[in-house]
Amino acid sequence: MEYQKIAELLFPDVKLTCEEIFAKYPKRNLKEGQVVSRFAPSPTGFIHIGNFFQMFISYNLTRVSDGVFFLRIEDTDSKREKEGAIDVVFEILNRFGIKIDEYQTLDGKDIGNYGPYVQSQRVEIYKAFAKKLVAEGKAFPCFCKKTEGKEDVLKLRENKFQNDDEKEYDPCRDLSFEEVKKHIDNGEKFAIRLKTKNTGKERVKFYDLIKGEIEAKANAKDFVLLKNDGIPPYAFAHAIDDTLMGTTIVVRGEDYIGSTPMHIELFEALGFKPTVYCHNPLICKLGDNGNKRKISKRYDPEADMRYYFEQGIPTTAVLEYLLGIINSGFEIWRMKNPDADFNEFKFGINDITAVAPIFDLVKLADISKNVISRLSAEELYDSWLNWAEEFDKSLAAWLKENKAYAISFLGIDRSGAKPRKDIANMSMIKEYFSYMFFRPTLDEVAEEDKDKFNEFMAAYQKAFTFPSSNEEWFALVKEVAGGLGYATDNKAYKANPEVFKGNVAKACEFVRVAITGRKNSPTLYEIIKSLGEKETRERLNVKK
RNA sequence: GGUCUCAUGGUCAAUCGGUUAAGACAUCGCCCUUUCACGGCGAAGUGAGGGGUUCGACUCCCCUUGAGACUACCA
Repeated sequence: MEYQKIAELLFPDVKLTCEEIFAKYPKRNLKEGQVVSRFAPSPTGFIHIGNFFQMFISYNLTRVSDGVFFLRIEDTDSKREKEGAIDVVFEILNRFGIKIDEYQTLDGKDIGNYGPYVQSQRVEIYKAFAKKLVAEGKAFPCFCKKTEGKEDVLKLRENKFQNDDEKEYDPCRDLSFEEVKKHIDNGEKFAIRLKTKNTGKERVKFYDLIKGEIEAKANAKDFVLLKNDGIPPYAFAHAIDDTLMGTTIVVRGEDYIGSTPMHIELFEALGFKPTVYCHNPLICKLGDNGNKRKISKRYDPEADMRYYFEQGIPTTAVLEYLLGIINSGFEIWRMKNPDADFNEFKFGINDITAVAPIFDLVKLADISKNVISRLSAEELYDSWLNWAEEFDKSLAAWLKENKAYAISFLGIDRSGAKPRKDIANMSMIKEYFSYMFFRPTLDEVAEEDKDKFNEFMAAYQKAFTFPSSNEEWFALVKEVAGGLGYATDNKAYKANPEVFKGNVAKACEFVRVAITGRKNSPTLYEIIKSLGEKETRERLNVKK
């Protein structure tokens, strides 16, 4: 009775009952095995790769089970919130081609029957459940000033079950109606705390999709259900929303394992059925000391999902890399199905890796190279231009003016069954093909080769006629080289290298450096063709 | 400190008690193309340590060690 009165005193305006709320959220009609899961980001203005990883696991779980994937915005912490942050969430999801079944649109319309899908619009619901818990004596108002930094109060709370003979209780845990009323009449703000029924000795068990059954110490903290601004922190919102919205598997980072016992007790207090969790491993980096550490926004640019846009790494490459981490069977599947869409890959929901992986940018680059190698010259041009329009305006302008030329060099060694694989992202192309824009320098010619280089280039330039085939081009290099004492027979060269100035490979290297400034480049004949006769002749006319 | 999680080569990993311990990336070598690549072939490299259980353990149990995470009116 007393509790009932306190609840009424605390929440005079809350008329909505929990029964009424439940009536609005009917149970989902699911077929056997169908998963309902969600992405629940906080609108902080960026998406961390760890969140994205978690989202992608959720997404795949629902995808392979033909389930429901929804987006819930967790904007309960106004301090961390950033203007326009929700747009960022949608932008990233869209760019990666992640399809959401239920969400709230930017102009506030809920798609789906379990909304609102934005937590700040659900406070009436949270308050109704908080009121119910207070009325049942399972929660209580706390009038302490925020406990951040208040170590004495925190200590007291920690010790509340040890020192009960001293009555060193939590100062607010057992307030009478009159005492509460006094505080309220004083105009004091209050938080709502759970009145834990545990004493610190109990154990709980819960099921985790990745780790199996986990047993841990039960919660014994009177944690906060409603902050003194009336808004719930994560735990309370999670319990209510995921129950109401019919989430069947809660995917979240393994940093939440420690707080799961809190959530278990909360579900119990609320009379909810516990959910299945899937605590995914945290993505790590190798620290300077050689140890793993959580990948962090502060030190690792690749922790922010926008990094991949800035670098121009294909989104499918990122997704495929992540999918390979989630389930290593994907890599094998990919080799067997090189051209299939990754969405066709199916895996069991119990096959998710349990180990925190070190994020491997080199491997990502390899996947990315494969993805890009499958593009036609026109497709590559389009993605490059697309990227440039966002991150390199002057390049974009140049690309539009020189479309045919750009496509001509982007297409080098691209067609055929074995395309080269050396472009890992859009941001590197300009540098990679810098010789298509500018005359190269001759830095790559070694000092000791200087005279040979000059001698060969002089002769070659004089003999040069613009070739009409790769064979013709090569024949001339060979002829000139042979005339100067280079080996035209590789076997002869290998047998007695000291007899010759070098082999034809060396001669090719000279031409390559003269034309491109590098020892590595795509097929020279194709480059010459793109460059045109005039430019080619001028580049051949060099001296180191 | 307490609680929890994890532990196969440099990295990602397969094996769900029976074995020459897959494969991918990276590294190195060879072959192909008398060029660069691509591709093909090959090499090197792993079960943290110690106890059990078992005919037999990388696989199950325990201890140690190491690493990570959590321990807020943040998520």
